[in-house]
Amino acid sequence: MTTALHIYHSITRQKELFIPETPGFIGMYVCGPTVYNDVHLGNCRTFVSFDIIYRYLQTIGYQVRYVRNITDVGHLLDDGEDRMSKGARLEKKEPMEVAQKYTVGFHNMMRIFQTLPPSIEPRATGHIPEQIEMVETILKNGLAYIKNGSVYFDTQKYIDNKGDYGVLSGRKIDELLSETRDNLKNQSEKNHPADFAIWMKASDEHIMRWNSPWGIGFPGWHLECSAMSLKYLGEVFDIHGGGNDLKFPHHENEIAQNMGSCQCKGAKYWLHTNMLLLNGKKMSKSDGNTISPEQLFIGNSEHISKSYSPMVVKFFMLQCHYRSTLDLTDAALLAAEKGYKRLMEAYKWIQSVNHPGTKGDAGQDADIEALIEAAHLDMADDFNTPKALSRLFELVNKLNSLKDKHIGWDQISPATFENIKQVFSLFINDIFAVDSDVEGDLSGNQDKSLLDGLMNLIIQMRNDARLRKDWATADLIRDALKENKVELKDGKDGSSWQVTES
RNA sequence: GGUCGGGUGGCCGAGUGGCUAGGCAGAGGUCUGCAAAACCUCGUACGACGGUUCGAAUCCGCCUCCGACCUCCA
Repeated sequence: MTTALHIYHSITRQKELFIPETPGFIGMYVCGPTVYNDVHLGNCRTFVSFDIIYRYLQTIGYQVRYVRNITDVGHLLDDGEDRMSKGARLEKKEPMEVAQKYTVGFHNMMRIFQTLPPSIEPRATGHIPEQIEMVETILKNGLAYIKNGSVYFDTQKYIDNKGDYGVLSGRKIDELLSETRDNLKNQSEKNHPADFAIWMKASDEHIMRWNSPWGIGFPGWHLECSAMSLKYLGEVFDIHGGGNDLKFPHHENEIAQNMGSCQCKGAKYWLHTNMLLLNGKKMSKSDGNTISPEQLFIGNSEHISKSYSPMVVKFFMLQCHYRSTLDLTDAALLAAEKGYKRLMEAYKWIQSVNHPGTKGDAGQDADIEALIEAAHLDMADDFNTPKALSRLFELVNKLNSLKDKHIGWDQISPATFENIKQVFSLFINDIFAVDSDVEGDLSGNQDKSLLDGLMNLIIQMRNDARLRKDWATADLIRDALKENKVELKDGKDGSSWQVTES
């Protein structure tokens, strides 16, 4: 932990030196998915980004408690996506059934993207008492009022007391006033249009409902994150993350709730990931500009020409900084796929090779050590994955030169070579976690030795043919293998092979 | 209309007051029986217009285009 970590804080809008509340420990909260629908690719980008951050913080020595919630209340209205049947009781889907289905799907997708599970994954419905308690505290502090069984946060009073509503989003409360839509529910109940519900009275049709001091209802949309981060991370914790689109009103309200209840600001650093676009536009189901992770993986979409493996998609995401919008296009994915393969081939090569000599060359060693150092510094500079990747590619260049004997073994010392090995392993396995796709990796299981043996035999037979200058046989073998998705490459040290995808 | 963030070479994308990533594609070359891969070389970009400066694509102003948010939203 020698390098100073700088992260971009959304409130101050600049990079700041990161100082954890407790040395050596980090509390991180990320707003999780609402499980009423299949995971959206954009969600995946956000959670992949925070997974990289989580992994990176651990590799530099922090003990991290990563809390990511599951939102299973608040948006589950019965006119939602899953259209609860109006028929018999058994035909209706229990809200929990819906939530369970999509939670499982979400977890699956996270596994496919090789993300680590968070330390704690609390559900909003599992924390109703905590939320009620928080509402009570806010009421007690005089920053909320009750209207017809609902409780609203009093933004006016909050501003009079503290005056910082809008720090995150830059909104001015007076401007919010003029833009109010009259079709908003219960708008007339509010004292001020900027006020928001922290407890909602349940109408008769509303299927999720709990008893509370204010009658039957359900918690407000923004309350769960305040209550759960407080419970698991305390009044002050280090990092709060989420998608850019949650800044307002969700995060803004969260801050207000925290301040309004325990007078604590919650997160010290707010991080926001930027949006994933499809062909330059926001993904939207209504106008067909959308693609699901599954469609991407099986190539079933008008927007792409072929399928892309999860790791290619992940690599594609890592080539862009988390704070930038990323435009997903077929051409960009194609380019990412090739780059990914190149990186991984170099990685596999270095894993399988040991330095044969003892000497090195000061010039090359210094070059390489500088690249390695730079890659670490890039990550410490607001998690700059694209820049760190660029260093890795420069190392790939060195490795390929070494492989092709343009650089001699006597020019790179064993220690430096070992360092390259380590940095590749660190980034590709531990930080980026793009080492292999979950399925379809033929060389990854116990069949490997059998396959290796067979391939060695075939390669040997072909080499005999080549020595006899029997090109017809040699080419026949190579072509036949290619038909079976095995690609042969004749290098200076003999032939190598790999299984090709699709 | 308001808030915020952007417009970088053929494409994707970093970055930055002077040293100007990386990937993909393209051109030429090396290697190779051929192929593939790899390696070497090349392109010299920062929306428009003003301004600040010895010097800006990087700072300021204005214009323009794009995106997100302002309503559940990663």
